[in-house]
Amino acid sequence: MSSINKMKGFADLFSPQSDAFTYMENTARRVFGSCGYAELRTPILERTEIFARGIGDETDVVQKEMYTFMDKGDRSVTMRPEATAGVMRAYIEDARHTKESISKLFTTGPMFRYERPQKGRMRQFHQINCECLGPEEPYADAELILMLMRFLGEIGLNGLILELNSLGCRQCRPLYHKALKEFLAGLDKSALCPDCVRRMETNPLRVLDCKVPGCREQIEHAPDILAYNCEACREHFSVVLRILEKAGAPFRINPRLVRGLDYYNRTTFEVVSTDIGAQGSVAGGGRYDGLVKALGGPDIPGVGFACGMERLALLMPEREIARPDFYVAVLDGAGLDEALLIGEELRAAGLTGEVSFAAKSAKSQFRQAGKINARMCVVLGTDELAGNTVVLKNMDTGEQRNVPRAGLASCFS
RNA sequence: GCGGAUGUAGCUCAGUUGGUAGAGCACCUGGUUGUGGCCCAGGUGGCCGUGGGUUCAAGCCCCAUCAUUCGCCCCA
Repeated sequence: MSSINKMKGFADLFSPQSDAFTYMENTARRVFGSCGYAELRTPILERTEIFARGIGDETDVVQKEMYTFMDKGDRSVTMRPEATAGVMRAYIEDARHTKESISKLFTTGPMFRYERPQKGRMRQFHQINCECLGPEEPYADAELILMLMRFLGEIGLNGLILELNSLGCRQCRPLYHKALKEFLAGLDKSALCPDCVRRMETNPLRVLDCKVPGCREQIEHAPDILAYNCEACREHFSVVLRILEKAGAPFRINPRLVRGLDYYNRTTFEVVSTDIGAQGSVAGGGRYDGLVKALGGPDIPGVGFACGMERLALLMPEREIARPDFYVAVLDGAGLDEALLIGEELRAAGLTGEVSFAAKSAKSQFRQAGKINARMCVVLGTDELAGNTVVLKNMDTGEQRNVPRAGLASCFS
């Protein structure tokens, strides 16, 4: 009978890897909590429409990457490809804006996109998301970004680059769009890569992001999005930059930084690494002032970000695994019951460790104790059973002594 | 959806112009009748991804297929 294996782009995470994920989540809870963010858990399955409307009909994510299917009630449902749309839906449905003027929410969990997997990109991947709904002030943007950088620092990531841009608002963005399209129309198409020729129509902003040298040369003198920002947008962005500077957070402005989802406006940012291959973007976010309204809610502004846990895990330094305090070695089958009870007694005293389930040779028992890297080995053999004692061996020094069975836990200092 | 690479022991990989299937690590046992790591000896473990073809003979050559992986696109 052939065995069944996991689906392409899905992963089983065993101990060292799963520990890294837990550590990230715990750190996120603490760091974000310190800024007043509270956890929100939303469903993995949502009505398809929420994503079509939230992310943008034209985006690749919606057009070809979603896990969408009909459920038994003949409704089109979708496994969430990102978190923000669902969070917005919950925010609106619960009428949060009537309960608090500012909602600081974070969420974590699996997302699903049907793509070709590669390094740092899975079909089921995991994100940590933060959304700050309510404030339109640039201080919210700045606090959010500083909080993100602090979180990244606390999980051990330092050499990351923070890039910032400002995409403008409902008033000024269309002007830039028009200017860019006109500029692109004047270019020599034969000098651009085929992708860019296509993108000129589908998503002109993306042309700015192309890595092909020929294209870079061509777009070098493309209109600058920051120059097209209106007065209010400029003021907003300058406050964000000022705070980051004062806080000593290094960043660089990248006028070519474009985000893939339609809902962003004004401040956008991305945290990138050069160490994990092609998928270098580790976190990204920005302001999305029109999104809540577009999803049928009140006109409430917001800022947020998402970071990809698989990509963070690739960069995280290895952490030491907690070392067990003891291993109970059983040399005589008559001691198996007693060994298990000793284990329970030590654990009740706050220690950690394991107990052998079968009597084996001393050699193999000590080998096992060494293998799990136990601090102490408790030896239970024929002599000890008769004398109501155990041998306690320090696995680092090799020193060992006979101690009474009663009150064993007190021998661990 | 498009390209490139790789599939041989649990893991990492050798495998010569086509001629009996290999190493290291890991695991188990013994050297030490009750003492781990280092050392030594031995052992378990393979339909060489799968199916077809060429050949006296295929891990190796040819075709197909599946899987994995790195890129493109896109995104966290």
